[in-house]
Amino acid sequence: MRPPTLLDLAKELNLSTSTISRALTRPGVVRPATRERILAAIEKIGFSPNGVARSLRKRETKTIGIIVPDITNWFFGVIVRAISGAVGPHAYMMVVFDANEDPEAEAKALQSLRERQVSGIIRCPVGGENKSWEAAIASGTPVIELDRCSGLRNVDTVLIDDDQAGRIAAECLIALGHRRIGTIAGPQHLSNARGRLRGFLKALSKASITLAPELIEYGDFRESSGYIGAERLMSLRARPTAIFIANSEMTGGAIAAIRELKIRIPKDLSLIGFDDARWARYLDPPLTTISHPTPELGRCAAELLLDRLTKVKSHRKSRVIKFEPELIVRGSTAPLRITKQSRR
Amino acid sequence: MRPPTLLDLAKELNLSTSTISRALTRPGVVRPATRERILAAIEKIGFSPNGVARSLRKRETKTIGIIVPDITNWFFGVIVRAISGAVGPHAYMMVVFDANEDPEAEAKALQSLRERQVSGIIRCPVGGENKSWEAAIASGTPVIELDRCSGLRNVDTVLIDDDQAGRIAAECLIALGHRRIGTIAGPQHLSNARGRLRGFLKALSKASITLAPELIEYGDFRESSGYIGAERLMSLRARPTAIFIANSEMTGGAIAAIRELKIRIPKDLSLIGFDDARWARYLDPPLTTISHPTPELGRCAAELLLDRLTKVKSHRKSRVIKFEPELIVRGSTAPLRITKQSRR
DNA sequence: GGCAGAAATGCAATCGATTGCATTTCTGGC
DNA sequence: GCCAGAAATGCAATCGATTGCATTTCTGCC
Repeated sequence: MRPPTLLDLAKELNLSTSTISRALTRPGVVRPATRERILAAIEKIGFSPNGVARSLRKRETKTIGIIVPDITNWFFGVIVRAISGAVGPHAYMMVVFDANEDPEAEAKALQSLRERQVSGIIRCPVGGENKSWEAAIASGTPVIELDRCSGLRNVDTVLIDDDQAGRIAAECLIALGHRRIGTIAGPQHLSNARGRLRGFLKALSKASITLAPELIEYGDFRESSGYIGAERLMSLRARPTAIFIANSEMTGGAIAAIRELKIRIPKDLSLIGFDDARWARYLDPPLTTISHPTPELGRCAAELLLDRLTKVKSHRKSRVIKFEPELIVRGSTAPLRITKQSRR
Repeated sequence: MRPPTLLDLAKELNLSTSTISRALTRPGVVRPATRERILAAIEKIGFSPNGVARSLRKRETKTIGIIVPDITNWFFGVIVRAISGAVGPHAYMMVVFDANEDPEAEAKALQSLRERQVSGIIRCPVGGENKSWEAAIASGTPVIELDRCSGLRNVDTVLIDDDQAGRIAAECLIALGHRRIGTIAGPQHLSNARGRLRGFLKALSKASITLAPELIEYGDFRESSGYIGAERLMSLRARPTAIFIANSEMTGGAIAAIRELKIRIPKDLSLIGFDDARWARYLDPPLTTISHPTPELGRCAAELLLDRLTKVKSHRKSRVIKFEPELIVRGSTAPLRITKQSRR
């Protein structure tokens, strides 16, 4: 019942645990014949080393923690997969926490991760205080931030250029002739949501368009808030002719609301979504959307972490890597037709 | 730099490590005054117990492993989230592996999980041999299978009634008058794919409909295979008037293909999808689809596992729990119109 | 104040692999 | 066959928390 240990093996073979251990970890250093014998016995007995004991002794768990706000969101699914793919070959295993966009849950996750002595953490911050993160970093656990940044010092960060994303969305709509433009922004305590809105507004104001406050809806990055936001925007007396939505979940919700209201895209309303989730192309018309190399983001974060993990504790300066978003123009955007604009 | 240990604390407080350990794990057993003192010191020093050492001593990692075929698939995202939510309160942490529908990757994942001494495993099998799984179970690691079953003995299993799912899909299409019905089935080495096809075919044959072999496309549960499958079906000389697709990823691919071919749903083709992913309602027309209580599946698996983990090693008989699927009729299915049927 | 019994604390072994150092076994050259 | 040096192996401490058992410190009661 209890799995065999090195000691069991040692007795069986009349060897010391040291030799067996070395045979497994530094093959060159034991005599080939001995090694053969050991391997055979392992095969026969079905021994597999106890990683917990190893971790304790080596002070290194070969485990990385990942905290995402919502694993059912396609974006984070892709991120997790990319990270998994990048660290797997280096024999790291991945502990995943779904913080559910809740700072308290994130704090608990951090605590668990620290107790479990993970080698490093990749985090998509959901907010909350920085104190315990500072402690974690101070105690030597490298932390990478992804998609959002919390203002923490000494973390590498992988971001999308959110200002840029907001800007190109706005510019596209402006170029199509839209003037009454709305947006469903994300929660403003998150850096990415702020950036997307900032870039968006800046581009509008550059085109001398000022947004009435009611044309900005603030969601929470969840589907339902997109639904509600769209409902609100669409029930405005001066309804926007185009909207930009700051993430894919809210985009989905908005689309559901818009269909229920029998508003036609892009005839009655142009729409730019975010993240280019797989389903963006399934829609009819397919969705015009801000896109970014999602798997690259994950891989990049993983590589930054691995770098910190494998390099000698060089107190490297922390890095920020920004990926450029791009606009994929599909069918949900169209030029404004004057007749429409004045219809109601 | 090195985080403080029990011993550090003990010296600081002039106590033994035992007392501190007990203060933390069995509060009742140390004098309240002592406890206060300890707690204060912990607060001050910033001590947090080393979970690795604890796991080694207690032979219990409080960690469960989860292997899914594709974490970017909405279905598995929901599953992971549900499991996470269910085990979190019991202080279990979750290690996630994405097997990428690859048996070899799954085998490697199992090996890692065993080395790390996880307390239990929830697995959505992707195929491959059962030997090492038997070994894991024999050595006392409880295993739960989810969504698919591998034929392994002594595992609890949580499934959808796939035969039923296939049946109701078929019945719906038959009731709408369709006779030339196609399907994009999943890979037949997976139990769920087999069940869905089996139920589907059975219902058809009950209605005296026999499927020409070319009306059955076999995909691999990935989007691209849905795309290809749909292309093939739609290029048949005797094109089906309705199709049933056995998972959500392939459904997405099929929809993309169908749109590109300018075939209109449901006018030219009725379509029943699977899994009721979030985006099924975003489509136009919204997707008619087989639905099941996805988060329940995950929660149920988690509970079965927790049960095995917490109950005294009762050699309980293994259980199989089947959830009933249901058909959500939305806009992608319509009655067959005779004129259509004979159009080409 | 003394004593029995309970409550609190301490001691030391333990979990299983790793590793610095000591010891044994090989190897080749004479 | 012997010896120096290299190669292989063994010994024992270590990682940090837990826990059975031993010891000390409290209680309450006479």
